[in-house]
Amino acid sequence: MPDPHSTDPAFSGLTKNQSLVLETIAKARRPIGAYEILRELAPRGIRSPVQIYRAVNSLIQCGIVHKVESINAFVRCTDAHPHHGQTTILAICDDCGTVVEHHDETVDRRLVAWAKQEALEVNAVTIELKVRCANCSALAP
Amino acid sequence: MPDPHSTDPAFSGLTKNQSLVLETIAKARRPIGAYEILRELAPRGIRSPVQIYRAVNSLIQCGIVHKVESINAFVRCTDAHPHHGQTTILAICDDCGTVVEHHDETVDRRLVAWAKQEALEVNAVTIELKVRCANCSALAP
DNA sequence: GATGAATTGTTACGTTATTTCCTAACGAGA
DNA sequence: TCTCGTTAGGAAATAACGTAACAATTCATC
Ligand SMILES: [Zn+2]
Ligand SMILES: [Zn+2]
Ligand SMILES: [Zn+2]
Ligand SMILES: [Zn+2]
Repeated sequence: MPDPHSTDPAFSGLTKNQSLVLETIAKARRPIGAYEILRELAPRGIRSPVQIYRAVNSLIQCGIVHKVESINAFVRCTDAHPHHGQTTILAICDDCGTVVEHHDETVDRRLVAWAKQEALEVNAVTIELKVRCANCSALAP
Repeated sequence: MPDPHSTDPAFSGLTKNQSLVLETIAKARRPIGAYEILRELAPRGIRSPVQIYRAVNSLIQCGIVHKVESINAFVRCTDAHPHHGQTTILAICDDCGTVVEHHDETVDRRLVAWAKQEALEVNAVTIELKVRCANCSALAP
């Protein structure tokens, strides 16, 4: 597994399919679904969903890509530096799809504290905001 | 649209399909998928996915039901009282599916504050924890 | 070259969600 | 009464999401 934040933007450790998928996700500049990635990469020889999901899951594990659960799509991580176990907060514009990434230690602490109090062992945390971005608000008020 | 917390547990304002779907979700006592609801209700005359999704969406709007985005399933709201614009925090056990519901004003405030700072108009907030519940941890340590 | 691990490819399937088009029922108001 | 808008419901098709199972390939290493 390659280090996502080592050799930006090459990620030379990635396999062929992982590179193709990452490239497609990055180029989209908004969340993109698995089958849209598939369509995009069909001309380059990718034929089946499994290939997409395998690559995407690797990229997510690396932290290079995030899954947007509320819309079942994937987005390139826009963070300059790696997340050290912090929860990624994603705000997705309902209108244009723009994603803004954020972290908040206080939020993390409070969620972890509550989980501990309830004796819950946390495996993953998802925080997502469906929003209208400033741009879209300005365009159509 | 009926008031979800008025006449527990009848929700007499619900339509027939909404009642059927709510009943099925409630009976499941863990998140249940749309098609499982459909299978459950087929004998009672429900034939198509749309009918489930329409009902479920109404119930979500009422606040009677929550969608668990991270597993694409629906769960009965277990809160005694209505949420007043508070974000529902859901913890879902990966092993047994048990859901615990929670609210945290501090978390809400911080998210809203950040959104405001970024000029984002918030439409919805999703906070979900994938966990191992105390029960499951005890059973298989 | 032989061995084994990782990656890739293919088929097939199951699940989740939306779209489209249509009908029925009901109340408001001309 | 007769349109008109609104809401709910129904059916069919299709798109989109996701995984299981197994075969083929590549590649490092012995
Ligand atoms: Zn990130
Ligand atoms: Zn926008
Ligand atoms: Zn609730
Ligand atoms: Zn459990």
